[in-house]
Amino acid sequence: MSGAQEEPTHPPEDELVRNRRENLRRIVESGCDTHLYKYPLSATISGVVAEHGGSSSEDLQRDTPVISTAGRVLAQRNQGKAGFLDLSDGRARLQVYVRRDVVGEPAFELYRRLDLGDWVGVEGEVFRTKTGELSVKARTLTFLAKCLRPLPEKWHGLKDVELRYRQRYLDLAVNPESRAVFETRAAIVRAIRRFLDARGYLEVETPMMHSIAGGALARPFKTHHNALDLELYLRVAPELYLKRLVVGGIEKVYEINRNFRNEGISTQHNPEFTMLEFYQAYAEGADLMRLTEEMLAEVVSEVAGNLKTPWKEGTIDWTPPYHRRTMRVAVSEATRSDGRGEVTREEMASADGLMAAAVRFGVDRPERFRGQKGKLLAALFETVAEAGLVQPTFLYEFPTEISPLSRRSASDPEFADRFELYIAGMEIANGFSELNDPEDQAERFRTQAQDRAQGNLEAAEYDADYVEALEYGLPPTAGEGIGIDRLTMLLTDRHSIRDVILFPLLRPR
RNA sequence: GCCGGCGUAGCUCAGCUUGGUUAGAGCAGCGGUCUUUUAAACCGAUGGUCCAGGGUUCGAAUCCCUGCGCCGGCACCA
Repeated sequence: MSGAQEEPTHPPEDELVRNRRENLRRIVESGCDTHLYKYPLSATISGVVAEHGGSSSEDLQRDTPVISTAGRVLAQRNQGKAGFLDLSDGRARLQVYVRRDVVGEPAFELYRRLDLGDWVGVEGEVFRTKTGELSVKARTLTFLAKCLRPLPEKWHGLKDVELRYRQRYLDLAVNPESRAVFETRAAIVRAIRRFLDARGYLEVETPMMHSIAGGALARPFKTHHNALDLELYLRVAPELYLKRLVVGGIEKVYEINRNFRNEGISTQHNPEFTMLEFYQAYAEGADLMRLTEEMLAEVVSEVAGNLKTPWKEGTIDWTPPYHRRTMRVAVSEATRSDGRGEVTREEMASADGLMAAAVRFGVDRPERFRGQKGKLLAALFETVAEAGLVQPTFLYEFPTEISPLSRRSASDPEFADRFELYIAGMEIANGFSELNDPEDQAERFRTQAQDRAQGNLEAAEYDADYVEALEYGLPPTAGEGIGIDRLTMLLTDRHSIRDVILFPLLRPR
């Protein structure tokens, strides 16, 4: 052990690393250039597999393709004066057949000194071995980079979830299904952009650093700007800036970007997460429900090739139209055949009735919400109905009390023209007709400010600058946010948000 | 934040219930045989801070306590 010279945070060199350094030394000694700047590829490994994967041995003999490609060595099977490498580009694997009498002694010495994880380039003929494996018969083998540390095991891969998150590069190197998750994630974002761009939405970027953290009820992260000596917050939502842009006349606008919320971490929550938010002038909530169905159907069929996708033991059917339930109907339905007795519409009409129902169905600490009908109803919904909404379901008629930025419903001001989309028991989207009355908005901010003064750190601060923007006139507008991480979870059948975020937040080691 | 589970070789895992030689296996690595193998095969020799610290005991990977990390659930939230 080399001990004292090592940086304390760096794992010490053990015998396995020494062996690999020795192999590198021998490669250098054999005259191999270990500092190449580039390597010319005629195709990637997955490209070669895609192009020739369907070709028979006879096809390849008749018209022998010669290719050059490169990747990471993931397996080596020696046969004395010949041998096989499995090369990976993270998406596909390709076998390389190396014969000493073909590549010559110097290159074969390189072959002998390769370790799993090394990067090499290969140039040669595509053929099939007698067991039918698509392979490249190396004419030349080129060293590209050394892997000085041992890679996780070839057969079981890397399973330790902590290592998969902390050292995602290892996960990606050996677990192709992990790479596929992030390919899918990118395809989802691409499909959403294409959908919105085609309909005339303008993609924008608004500030991540806010002097007032608004647009959602959440605790923000604090930071500080030195030159301006300014306390700033990482944004919890882009909402108020996007609506300022609608005031400015951008009738259709969207942003796909990160939000930051200083709250708990769970399988569905990461402190930074990605949201699509979009706004459309002259539209109401119901228009966005229809648009959302259309968008998700298009995104899903593009990404999955099918409108039915697997989720846990079952299937999610993304075929529109989606179910639609008011929050109160969802609560009634969920409690209808429950021995504790259905929560009726009459019960939900009064704070006392809601409190009784909350107690009856075991809402956690219901006294927190005493006298607050909206919060009681929402808590009741979350307790009895949320987890049961597996197939895509729009929930609508939200209490105005918990919707400080939404417009009141025309028929009943106690409720807002707001909806949320639930899939697999998770909230995927949240949309509403935007409050565009500056007086009402000012009043809602005042209510939130009171709430905040009473210690609710999630309540909003009064945003005078935003109220001023509304005074210049926000046309009737509907807006919506869709959680990209959760959508990715659904389409990859991953049950933790950390599996769809490349580097989820963990405590530093 | 609370409750529960887990932490053994580079990786994947046994062993812990019921304390008892020097802690095991597979893969990887090392030395050898092998020119169409594919979890290649075969022969040989290796590799350990049993998460950390403390306690109980003649004796602790194993039992107890504390701490750290991760996972799951709850709370908060999207």
